[in-house]
Amino acid sequence: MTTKRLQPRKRATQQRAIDTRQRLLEAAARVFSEYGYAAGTTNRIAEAAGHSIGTLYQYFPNKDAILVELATAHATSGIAAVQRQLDGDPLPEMLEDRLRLFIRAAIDNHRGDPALHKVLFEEAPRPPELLTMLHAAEDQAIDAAGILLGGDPRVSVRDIPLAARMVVTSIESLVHRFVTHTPPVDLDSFENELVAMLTHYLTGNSR
Amino acid sequence: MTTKRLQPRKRATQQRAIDTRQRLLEAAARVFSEYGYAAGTTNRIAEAAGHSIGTLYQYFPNKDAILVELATAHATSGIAAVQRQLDGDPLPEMLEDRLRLFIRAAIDNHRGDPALHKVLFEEAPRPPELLTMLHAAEDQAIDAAGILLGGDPRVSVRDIPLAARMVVTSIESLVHRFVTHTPPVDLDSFENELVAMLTHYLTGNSR
DNA sequence: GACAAGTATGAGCAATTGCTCAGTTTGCTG
DNA sequence: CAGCAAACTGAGCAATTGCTCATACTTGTC
Repeated sequence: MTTKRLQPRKRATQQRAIDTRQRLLEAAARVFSEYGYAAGTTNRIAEAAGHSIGTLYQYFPNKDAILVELATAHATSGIAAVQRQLDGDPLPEMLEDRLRLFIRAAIDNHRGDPALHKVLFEEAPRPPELLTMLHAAEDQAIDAAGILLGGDPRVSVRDIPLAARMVVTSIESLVHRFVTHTPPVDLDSFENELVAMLTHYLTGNSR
Repeated sequence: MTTKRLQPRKRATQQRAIDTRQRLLEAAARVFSEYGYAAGTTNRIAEAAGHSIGTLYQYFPNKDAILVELATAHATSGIAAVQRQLDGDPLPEMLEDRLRLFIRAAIDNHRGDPALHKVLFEEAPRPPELLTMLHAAEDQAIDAAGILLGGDPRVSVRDIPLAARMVVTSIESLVHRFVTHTPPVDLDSFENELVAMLTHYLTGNSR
């Protein structure tokens, strides 16, 4: 059985090495985004970074590790954006405005490089460790949403945990779909519409 | 330049050949579903079907053609399910019940083999011809939804085409997400919730 | 039974890929 | 400058993959 190396053989310490590592990561983002995962070969990534293939394997133990690092960075930035809203200024009064805050954060987090995002979260085979991390992040978001919804008297929906899951999943899925949609759609209109949809869902009392 | 064969070298005429082709397709579904696209090698597919690799290439010009045929079959069955609702018995009176009809059709169309669906529509590289077909199918669904929504006095949303896109995309995306979710979620509750969300979105008049 | 057309086989080719490692270059430190 | 570790190189190995083709078996027809 072939044991898979998990650690790079070198940790960059000098500034030159740190730069090299960074250039490799950026090149990987570009190559994955343009060629997809399978055709985004490590040789191509190294070439795009202006380095040899050997250098790439000094800093990344294998191809998957590069993908995991890119995906983790994206997820982390998403979590950070949401956390920033929760920690910072007091949340707006209106439920509608609160939803808009989170929806806008999600859109911003996708807008950077939709093609890369598509590769990272759809096409590429995600190693179990990464999947675990992503699920945990989602569950965390759902829990937080549940607390926010549960404490809001304007929320008239019955099953709060389910509603929290609906809201978080809707934002994630629809933002992903609309941002990666070709031809591009008007994201401002979409934002308004998604805010309206979730507001009506959460506060609507007909039935 | 290598020209890519587009037609299989033989069209099955005898019953035995038709069976073989069918067994290869079913094996491909199983293998793709279990191993994913990249690791779902043609040799593995042939082996799973109990045939030699040469036989596979008698009936399919290349690996992509197998994927396209599976994806097309899935999309076709989805379109057919919706069309059956539109052509058959008169649609229910209530907007809510109409939505439920389509949502249920979507869920049923995914329930068969979620893992395969994930491979076909997320992981695998989809050839342009297939993408074109899928986009056309979606646009067609959006148009149909637009007509249905436009003629309904209970629909209070302003931008009908945008609302139609929201509804169709929501059903597609969320059904996909919830059906492929691990651990499994209660699909009946989800169905109720999605019906409620879209109903409130379309008929809600606050703002 | 004989012939042809249809069907099935599978060893192996050509191409690609992830990755190694022996050797070279760079730049910090005394 | 000398010495040396860190950083970098890239030819090429081992493994895998999609696919071919010469050969052999099956089936229907007369």
